Amino acid sequence: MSAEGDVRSIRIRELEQLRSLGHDPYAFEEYPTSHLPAEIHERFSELEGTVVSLPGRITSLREMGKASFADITRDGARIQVYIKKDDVGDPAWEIFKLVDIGDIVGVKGEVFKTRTGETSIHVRELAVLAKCFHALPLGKEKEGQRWYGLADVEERYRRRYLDLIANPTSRKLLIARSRIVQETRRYLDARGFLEVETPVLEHEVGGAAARPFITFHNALEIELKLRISLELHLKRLIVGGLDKVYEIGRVFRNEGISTRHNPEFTLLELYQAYAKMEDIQQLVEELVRHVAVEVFDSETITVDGRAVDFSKPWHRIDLLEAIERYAGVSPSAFDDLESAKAALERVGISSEDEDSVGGIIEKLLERFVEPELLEPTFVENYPLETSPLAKTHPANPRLTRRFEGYIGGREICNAFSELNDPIDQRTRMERQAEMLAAGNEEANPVDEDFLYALEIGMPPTGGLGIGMDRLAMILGGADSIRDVILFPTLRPLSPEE
RNA sequence: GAGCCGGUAGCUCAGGGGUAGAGCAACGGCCUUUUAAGCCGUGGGUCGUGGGUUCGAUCCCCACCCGGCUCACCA
Repeated sequence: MSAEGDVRSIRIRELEQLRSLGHDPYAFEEYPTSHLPAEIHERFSELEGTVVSLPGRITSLREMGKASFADITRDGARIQVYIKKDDVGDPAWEIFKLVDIGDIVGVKGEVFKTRTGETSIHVRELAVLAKCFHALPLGKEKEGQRWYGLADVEERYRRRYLDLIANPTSRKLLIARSRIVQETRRYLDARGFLEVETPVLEHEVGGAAARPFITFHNALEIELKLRISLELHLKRLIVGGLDKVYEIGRVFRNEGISTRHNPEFTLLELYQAYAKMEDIQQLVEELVRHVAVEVFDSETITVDGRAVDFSKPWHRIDLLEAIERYAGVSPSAFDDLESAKAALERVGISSEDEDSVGGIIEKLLERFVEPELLEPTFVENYPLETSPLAKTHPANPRLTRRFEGYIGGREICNAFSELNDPIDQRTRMERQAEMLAAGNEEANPVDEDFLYALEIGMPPTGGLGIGMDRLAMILGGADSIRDVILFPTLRPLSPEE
């Protein structure tokens, strides 16, 4: 018999013993919480001697014959409880003897300090509300140092509940992610943006370069695809007169998995009619500052060990100038494909698979510029070829009024003045469709209805996309996107596991 | 998809051609203010899976599975 199977059968036996004592844990539907552990610690002087009621999980047990200390963890904080046979009486003591680490219990008793000075609850009443059938991977902790815990990353992602119980840092990070999304909403709502929901299941995808997931609707007998962006639906709403809209929604891209990519992730897109690129830049600066202050209580956040002050405006740099500065390739190299490929080879990158100047520019950006952009920076004026939905730059028809924002060398947003010329848009979509036909699975087909919407007339509009997972990674200090996603995509275990 | 690294007790890890160890957790005993509680004792492992080499494999070889990192991919 394995040790773990042993624990489980022992715990189930204890459950039966509890029931035979007339105490059925699963019969409880509630247990009052008068004060949370954090509150008891904070307000000890005022609560000393008063009776509190607290349910929570047992995370440590120190038994000493006819008395015991245990820790109850609740809401991310722990408090010690002291239980003594003479104080609770024999029946309750019998129940307590069947309590294990991991069980959910409820206690009532008065607040006091032990002689070693630890704020505790002197238990007078005890109830078991749920048994834990397994040994929990709880770490031991002293003076902020941890000895053990759940370190296996695979187990942490597959069994997030154990990770949340065992690792306070995981709990804090995932709560921070939730708060970042919440404060993003609050900021946008306060500025008059309307939150909307648009379809996840689409006939054709668009708005980004990515391969979609494909599924099937039985009743309609049609293939449907999971959206890869929110863009084309939201811009239809701008056409319809909803001047400030946003959606925070899940999008799905059928591509590789890495520390920065999960097949499904949360994207914020917003569109503001009668606003231009610079207005959106200002919005990003204010939004990130708002989130930093509200979630982390500070305008300054440490990103990769470096203090970043979000009260200051972000740096602005022209994309081609940035490439000249960091890669040493002058803008004239991008006059035609041949010289662009030659320039790429010159800096030591194969140009074999490159078929557009825009693609080469973005490759150089990624390789040489992005890692340098530690301070919050907007890179401006992206190539038209790789920006099929952005307005053409008035000074250079090969560029667009598009920018991306970087912090700590990582891209966090993509934004532009939206292309609202239906004829130009049709040309660009047709070019995409040709690429799709030629075998580029990340290109999009022509969206006739979207073009019709533009023909109705879309006001000049500024748009923005922020990967919320990436934002949470950067602000929360996570190395992997999986750390800010509750249940990241993993391969399934074999059936017997 | 490629390369590298990893998978040993419930957890965290060590070990290494003669079929395995520690701490925590668990179980039994002692202990009525402990806190990495302590003391005494006990149990627990198809060493990721399947083949191969060998008298003998957890260890060496091959394949596969799962994960991590890097790269590719990701306008």
